[in-house]
Amino acid sequence: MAVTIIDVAREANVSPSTVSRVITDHPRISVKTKKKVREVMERLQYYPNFQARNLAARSTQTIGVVMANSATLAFQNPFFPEVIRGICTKAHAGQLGIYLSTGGTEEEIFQEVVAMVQGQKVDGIILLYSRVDDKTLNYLREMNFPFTIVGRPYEYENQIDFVDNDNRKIAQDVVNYLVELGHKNISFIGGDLKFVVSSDRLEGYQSALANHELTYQNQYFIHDFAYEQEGKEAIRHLMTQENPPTALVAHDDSVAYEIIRFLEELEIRVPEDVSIISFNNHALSEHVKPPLTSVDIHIFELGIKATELLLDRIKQPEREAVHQFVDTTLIVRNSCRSLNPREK
Amino acid sequence: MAVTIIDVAREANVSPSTVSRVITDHPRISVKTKKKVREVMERLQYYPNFQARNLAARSTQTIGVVMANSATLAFQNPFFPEVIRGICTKAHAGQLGIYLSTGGTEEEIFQEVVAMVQGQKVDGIILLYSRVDDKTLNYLREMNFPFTIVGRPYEYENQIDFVDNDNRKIAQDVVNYLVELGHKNISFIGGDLKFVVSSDRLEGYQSALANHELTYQNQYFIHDFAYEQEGKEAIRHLMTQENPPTALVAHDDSVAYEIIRFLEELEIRVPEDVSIISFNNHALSEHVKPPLTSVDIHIFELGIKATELLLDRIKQPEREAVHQFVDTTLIVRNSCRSLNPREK
DNA sequence: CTGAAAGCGCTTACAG
DNA sequence: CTGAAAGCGCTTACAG
Repeated sequence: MAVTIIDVAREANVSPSTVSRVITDHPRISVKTKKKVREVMERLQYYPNFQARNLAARSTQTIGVVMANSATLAFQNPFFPEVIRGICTKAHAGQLGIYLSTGGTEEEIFQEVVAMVQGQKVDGIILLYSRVDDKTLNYLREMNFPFTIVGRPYEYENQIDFVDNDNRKIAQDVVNYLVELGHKNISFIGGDLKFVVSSDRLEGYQSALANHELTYQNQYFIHDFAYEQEGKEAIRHLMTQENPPTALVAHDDSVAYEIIRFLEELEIRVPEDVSIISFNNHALSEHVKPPLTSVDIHIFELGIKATELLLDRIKQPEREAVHQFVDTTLIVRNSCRSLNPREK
Repeated sequence: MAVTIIDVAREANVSPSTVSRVITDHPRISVKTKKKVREVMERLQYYPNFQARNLAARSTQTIGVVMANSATLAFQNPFFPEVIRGICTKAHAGQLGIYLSTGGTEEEIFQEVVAMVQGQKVDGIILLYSRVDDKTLNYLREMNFPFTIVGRPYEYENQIDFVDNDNRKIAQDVVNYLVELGHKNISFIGGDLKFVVSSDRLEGYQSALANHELTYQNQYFIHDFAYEQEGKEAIRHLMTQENPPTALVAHDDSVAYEIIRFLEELEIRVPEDVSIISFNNHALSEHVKPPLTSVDIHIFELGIKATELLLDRIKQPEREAVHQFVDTTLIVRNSCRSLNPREK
């Protein structure tokens, strides 16, 4: 019913092969023939059938994008839309489609990825997270299927393409910044340590403390911060101990917003009573009160670079693994206070 | 190289037709044969080739999702990720894939949609916006291709499937709420009137004013609110006129955040000096200062319902057009103040 | 209940 | 520079 390559060929008095070659702008077709065929294509409103084309050519012209938990929490976090925006931008430039994973659980996502790979739905995959012992990651690696991670892989670092921020370093920078402001009792409110980004930042925090000869104390560390009641209790506990921290490092801006709210209920003021600094610099961090000091991790660029890496890998399946680190910027706003007397 | 239906057939001593029928769980294949074939599929790690399957079956098992401007602004707005989350959830339940548009300009998006339709990349399309005289929309309608809009279409309303909030009504509700609080000078900071959502909300605002016998005044209306310098100037102008409004209705929470910031610079306090109310209830509206009173429009559900409508339409191309309105909830926080003396 | 055959709409060596 | 033919990996009337 739709117009096919055969219709065009008949109408233009050439063979289907020739039409096919005109579509791909094959150099050995005469300009005259190309012109004639293109006119017919235009006139008949011909568009090549995507599936037939890819089946014959053994490619798909689409890349798969896999989130940790698309259907549940992922999109609450501004990180994902922003990386995807980067991916879309680059993909669009290369005429590639984006196929989005939709699974809700780890197992569902794994099954979807297997279907993408085995069913040849996509030419390559971008993983938007990096987790310890990830079945999906291991599968892709074992299949030797083209893929890139946004984040540092837990194992086999030098066999895998990835882009990331230098999370250990930026956590150090953040601690250094607080130390310069005169803080010594610095707490860390971390994320789920199954994610490499969380453990990297924790490591950076710890090593920065060591550099400043501040000892790491377990009671200053909240691991896998929970929202709602549980998180509130953790913050209360943290702030009412004998020697409470004067500064908090939160692993994500939305965690920082929540903490500020809990602190408020405890009548602890930011930054007067406690400073807070965080990572990821969400769009709204300039609008909350107080405006949040945060590390901008250039999420859009992570998406762009990840796509570039993947396209390279698809073209050259055997090239060496490539790692790229994307720069970050500390955005100083008003959530941290100096304890140095001379600056007060 | 990958294992095909032929390999499975040979190994199971049946014909490819039979394997194919086992894949689709055809009722007329004996249980015994099914069992045997499934064992072989399992053993050989067979997965049907997605493209070949769809080419032969003339379907795609994927739906296209089209944003207004994916590569630029769309993802800044929490609306899109949240609808997409709804769409993914529903699509996943039906084993469908999601194909995301990536175009940056209106024309690019149009071309992408034409390629999706003509190239038979998708079985149906969800449009995440509704705009006046939209080329893409008109094309889909003329092609009689299955599609659904999130938003009310500008024309041909009863020929098109869509889901929406009742934007005229919720704008009225918001004005009624302010009037109950004693406000009479109510300003409206609207969006781009090319989008139907913006003009619907403006209409609701106007008719509510009329109901309360308040006259609509042009100097209370800011059309197509701009961020940055231009928006700031507009707000300054609005608030320094002879008879400034005591309440502002903003067409989106992120606009409200921005306005609050401008007001601050003008040393106008919210809600003491002016009240502000808004639509869409973004996740962060409870965290800004003051916490924002906003209408929750149940974005996730818009996504779910839109997908349901589309799946129905794909199954029954000739059924009557269906419209669904998704409920909304006014979330009262602290950005509006009562002017009624008795409540003060 | 199962198989042989045609077909989905392209691409691509091969040949000239 | 162009065409005939085989093939990509499936599905689905048709026949038995």
